[in-house]
Amino acid sequence: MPNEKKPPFAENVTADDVAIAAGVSRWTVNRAFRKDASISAKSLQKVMVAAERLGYLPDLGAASLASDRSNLVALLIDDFANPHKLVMMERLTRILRREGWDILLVNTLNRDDAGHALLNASQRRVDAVILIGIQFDDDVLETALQARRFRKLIVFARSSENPNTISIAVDDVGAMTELARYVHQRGYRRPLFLAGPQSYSAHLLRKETFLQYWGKHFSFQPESVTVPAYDPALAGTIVMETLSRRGPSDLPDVIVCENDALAMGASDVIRHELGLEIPGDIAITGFDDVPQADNPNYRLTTYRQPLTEMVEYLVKVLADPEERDLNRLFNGRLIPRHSA
Amino acid sequence: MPNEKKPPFAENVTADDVAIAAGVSRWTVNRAFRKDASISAKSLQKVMVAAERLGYLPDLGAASLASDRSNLVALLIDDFANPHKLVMMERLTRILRREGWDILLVNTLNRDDAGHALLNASQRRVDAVILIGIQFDDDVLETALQARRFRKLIVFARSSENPNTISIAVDDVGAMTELARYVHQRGYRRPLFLAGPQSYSAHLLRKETFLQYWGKHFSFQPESVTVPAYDPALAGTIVMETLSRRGPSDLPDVIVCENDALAMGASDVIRHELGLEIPGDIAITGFDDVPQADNPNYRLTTYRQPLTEMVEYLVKVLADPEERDLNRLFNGRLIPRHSA
DNA sequence: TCCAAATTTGCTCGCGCGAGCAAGAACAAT
DNA sequence: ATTGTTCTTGCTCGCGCGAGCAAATTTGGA
Repeated sequence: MPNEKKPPFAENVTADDVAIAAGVSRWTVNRAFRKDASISAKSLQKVMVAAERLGYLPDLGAASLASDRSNLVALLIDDFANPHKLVMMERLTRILRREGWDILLVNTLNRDDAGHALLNASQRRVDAVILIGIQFDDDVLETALQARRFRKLIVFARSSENPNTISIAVDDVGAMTELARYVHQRGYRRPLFLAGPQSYSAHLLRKETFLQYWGKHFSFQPESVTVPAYDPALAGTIVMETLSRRGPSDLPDVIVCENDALAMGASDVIRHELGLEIPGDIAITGFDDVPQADNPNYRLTTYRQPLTEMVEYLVKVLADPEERDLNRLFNGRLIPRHSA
Repeated sequence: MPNEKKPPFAENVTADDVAIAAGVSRWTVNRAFRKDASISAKSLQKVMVAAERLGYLPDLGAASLASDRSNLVALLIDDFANPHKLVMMERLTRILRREGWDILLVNTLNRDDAGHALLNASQRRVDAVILIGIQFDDDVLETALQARRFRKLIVFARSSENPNTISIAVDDVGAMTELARYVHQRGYRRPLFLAGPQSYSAHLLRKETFLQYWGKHFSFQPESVTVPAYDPALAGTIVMETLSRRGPSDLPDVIVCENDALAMGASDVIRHELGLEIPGDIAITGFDDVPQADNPNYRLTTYRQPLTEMVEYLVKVLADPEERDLNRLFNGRLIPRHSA
């Protein structure tokens, strides 16, 4: 072959090649790369030397075909406008990789797409599916659970009442009670609640908790407004509409927001479009403690979810072979800042 | 079995099951799910009905083992503090999925980890690796290209001079020349350049371009300061240090930033810590046009990369079987706003 | 030194699918 | 009806590895 080109990519080195080079059988080679396997120190050494020299690494795809465990999880995410997603992804990808899990990232475009996204993921023999977002109706979940090829369906950072689902979330009732009490004790008396989109399968109890708290202490329920996405810009628009409608004589003294994305949007229009002061004219609280919450433009009083702890627990759930109740709620921490 | 439990998950329906149900052979079933395959309308119909009833979907893992094409790409990302990453990920995941590509998301922790991350990805038989970030030295790339099991190594949103790499990026020279000319024509004369971390394999020519433009028109090179990560908070700290060092009599009249993440950090400290006005006292320009750039706190003059167009091109690159020069530069658009 | 127990190694078989070919069916033209 | 052509179907073999068992080897105690 006079016209031979450098191959487009190195042809696969397989365990067989290493076996020949190391003078052992193929199975010994593969065993050398499995931590549970029984192998003598001498063989291990021989295999590793040969593998290093040939540039061999086990093919995880083939392994998962043979063993029906893939060490792959699908991460289904929607709602990329919410900056908290970036934080969650960073934490999840970092910790899961450290623990040996690979991640298949699926962007769930919208509610109608959720079912397809789920099926899509199951075609890759994932061990588990992690849902981060809002677009999972109960019927989508049920369909997925019927046809699924994965063992665990984990709803992350939301609580879910679907019995076939494992939910890992912050205790919204406790957290929002703490926030409500804080708002109450700081003397605010005319709150407005800014809520995000609701889903039928995964719940955020923040709104209900806040309204009930207020109802109990003041025998009236504050107005609550819904934003159809966790998008700061959209939240801003809706807050403007609401406040304009109510007029300057009927402004709230605090806007309690379901999360920081909404709170930042509200804050922007209050300061820049209405020219009001935070917290002097209207105070604001958020939820999540995204990095921007500490930004001098916001100084947002918010509630920090123990994300690392939650992801560490997620790792345990993934590894857990048993069939038992793995749902769990976590407690976070109120972060008082300047905004309320 | 009196004590039978509901199975933890549905046992796999394979093409064989569907074949029996549909009265055809297994290969016909699999052919029904491949768009290129030759199959009669009648068989297709029979297979699809049976598949639907049994809930069958082809196993892509097994398919990639047999065909050595996986329709899987690895996305290696570092630098989760930069909000532009979220935008890129949204665009990439949405468009790639639409085109039938699945994504393996790998968080490249740091420069030392980059090689491991790359090897990690190749164990999953990915068709291509997409690099979004900064932590890829030439030697890491070379190692990866040696041992790789993937066909294409794509550097996205950076240009690279490594000949074995395909880079899809914005034309930094053109873009920054446009920005420099804008700054020049608006009358700014004492610029400071705020640069991000440099990498040895993937280049951002923004700093060089700006400094050269200024050198050519004013025969002096403005100071430039480096921030070791695209982190707004870190950028703020460094800008504070720099401006304090230079003192109030020697402030720049414009800070030209390598991207919006740096620009936002600079903006925050200038307004909130130094109490100066933007653009009155110091103007600011960014790059990327992240969603927050349009936020009333920033109103950042910046440069918008044609992300969608770039990702559409990336899809073409992935599908391209030929060995040819696929590198490409794109032109974006200057977005003038209030900050400069 | 010898034998039983413990450890390590090799092997058969199969995971679910695709490449590529051979056999079969359908169709048109003579 | 016959032949050649095209389309469709079935099949052999193998992708790289793991489960689980059998054979080989090592270990330790009497």
